[in-house]
Amino acid sequence: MNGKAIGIKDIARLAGVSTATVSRTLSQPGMVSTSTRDAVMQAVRATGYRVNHTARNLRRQRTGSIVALVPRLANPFFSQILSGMAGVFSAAGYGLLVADTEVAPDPARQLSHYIHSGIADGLVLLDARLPRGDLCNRVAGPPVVLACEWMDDDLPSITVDNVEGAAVAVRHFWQTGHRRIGHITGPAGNVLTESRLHGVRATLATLGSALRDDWTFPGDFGLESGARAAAEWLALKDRPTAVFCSSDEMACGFIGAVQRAGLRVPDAVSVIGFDDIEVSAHLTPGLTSVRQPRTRIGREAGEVMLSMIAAQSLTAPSRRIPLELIRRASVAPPP
Amino acid sequence: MNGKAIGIKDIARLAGVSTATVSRTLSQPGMVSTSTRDAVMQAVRATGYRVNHTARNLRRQRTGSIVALVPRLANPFFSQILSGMAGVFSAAGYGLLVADTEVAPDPARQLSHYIHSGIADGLVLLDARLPRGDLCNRVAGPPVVLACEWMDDDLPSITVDNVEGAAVAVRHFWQTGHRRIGHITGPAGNVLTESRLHGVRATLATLGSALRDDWTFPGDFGLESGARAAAEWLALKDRPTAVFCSSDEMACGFIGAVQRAGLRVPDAVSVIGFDDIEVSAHLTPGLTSVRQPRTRIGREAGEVMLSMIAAQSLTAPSRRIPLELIRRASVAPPP
DNA sequence: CCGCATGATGTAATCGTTTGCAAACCTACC
DNA sequence: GGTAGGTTTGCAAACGATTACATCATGCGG
Repeated sequence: MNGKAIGIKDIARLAGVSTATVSRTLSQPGMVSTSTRDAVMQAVRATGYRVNHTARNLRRQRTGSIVALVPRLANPFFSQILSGMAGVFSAAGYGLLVADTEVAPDPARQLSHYIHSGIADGLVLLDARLPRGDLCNRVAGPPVVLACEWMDDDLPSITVDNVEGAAVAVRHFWQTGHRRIGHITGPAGNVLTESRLHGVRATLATLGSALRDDWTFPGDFGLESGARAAAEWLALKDRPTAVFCSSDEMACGFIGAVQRAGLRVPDAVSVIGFDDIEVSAHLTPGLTSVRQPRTRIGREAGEVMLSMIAAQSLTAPSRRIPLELIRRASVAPPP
Repeated sequence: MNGKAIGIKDIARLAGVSTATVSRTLSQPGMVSTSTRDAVMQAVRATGYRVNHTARNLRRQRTGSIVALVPRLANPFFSQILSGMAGVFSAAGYGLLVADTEVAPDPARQLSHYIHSGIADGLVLLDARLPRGDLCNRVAGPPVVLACEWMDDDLPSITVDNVEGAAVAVRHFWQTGHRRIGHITGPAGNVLTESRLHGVRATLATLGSALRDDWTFPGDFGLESGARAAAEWLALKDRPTAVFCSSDEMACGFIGAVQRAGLRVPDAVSVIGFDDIEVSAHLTPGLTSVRQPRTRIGREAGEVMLSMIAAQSLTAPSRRIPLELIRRASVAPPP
């Protein structure tokens, strides 16, 4: 590192071999004889040589990194998924590039950009709202994997059974005695929103009930929207006694606003969230929630991605990760 | 994208110019005449050509990405800083690589690896606990910037005045009437822990008081450690009436555990946190907290990094970001 | 002792750009 | 018309690795 960066040539000269041999020693050690290998490794250690990844990647026609497109990096829900992926990728020699689709100047073009720019060897989408135009029926370009969300196309995805998650929540309310059940949805058009909403409706139907429109509050997965839903709920003459929230953040915002209005959870209203983010266990009351194993989702998404890259395939089987209802104190029998 | 990737050569042939001219048209448009520029751009549009970043980076002797080393990616505190940085970087044509120092197999070697491997053009550390051996007195390698934390060395850092932050919290307690003030610390050895602890001690001293040892609870910035501190607090015969927590997560864990034990905040104990993470406003009660502007910290860290890269310098002036006390309902006069 | 398979190494082309240098061109002024 | 000065352009050499192909021993069966 003193004057000039040392390269494979310097090692070759030092070890008295050709650059080809040095390269082989480094990438396919089995191909060179023990003696030369030792000589090369000796020279490598002596000089502190490091391969130039850019050059290697250029020659190998790859980039060495995988990009994750996250709807909102600031959302704690995603960071743990990223964490799981980062571990898998770095072990395989790939770096994880993150990009926030929310802060991007032109989100609509962002996906297309990453697909075509050749900046990454793979693309993990945590946001299915992106325009899918470029994704269907591709024959070239980097593989794409979806985590949590999914698209109608045949893109591989790592998801939980969101319909079942909603069903579990609703049944838990029902078994606890609730018959008046409301729902705070995610953003309109989102697949998670739709399937959870559908889960609620279908489950209530099996139970001989139905989801009332005035008990369906629109949200966007964020804290504030939960608080807004609480305002709506408070304004109702005829309130549901239980509210299933499509995200823990919204549940948190909902509970906070309800309690700030002087009512208690679960006395006045029972609440179930979705995700089981870390803070949920520490809220007052502790939040009952449908847990998504986030680290695992990230890890499996990473694995699927690596397998696709290895197989040079644009498709792979999707995976479904099991859910679990975590019971805490935010659910109690209705008054 | 059909048969073979198109390169600068194809554009050159199509536009009837040399590859040099194509390259110049793309990177220094002012250098070529309007007519040839048009011809080249025409060919570019016609073919859908995209530059190969790997090749460009190789030639330009850079990597095009900057890595952020995060102590715990899953911590919501960091994700917003990353978000701020990612914005600045992507605007400047750099990608943000993230690495979790907690899940890494050998965190001690990780920093050294990123410094020497030449994988990134710059390094942002959100974790000053890393071994600093390689960082001092360097004459080569990528620039390093610290965000939030800092080291004794002359590395540039973007920080808040943690001593003052603690002072503000303590004075707020004092003005509200509290004379019995406790503190939950961060992990031992951490610079934030130390300076906030020092801020508490120094401020109490100016007020003619002192921080009692049995009112100083060890934490690690995490939720669970706040809950553990609450257990200690509950077990005390002689309790402080106010507790300043070195992170919002700990405050959240503390409040949750206290309330789960049947006591109310702020009736039984007033609490102030540090960071003002998003959820703090929605807790019951709303958490009074010393706000760190996280997006701004990330943004400024990014700017400093870019300026160092541009100037090819390993040093830059540090920056200090102002704090703000956000008053909510977790502080009330003592019983 | 010859021929051939096997294994280890070297030579040189290649990956797709950028850029120093020199040539070509143009303008304008004497 | 010649020349100086300024733009535009092209040629070809990097950048630092990988790898197809050629080469050269070596060993072994016949």
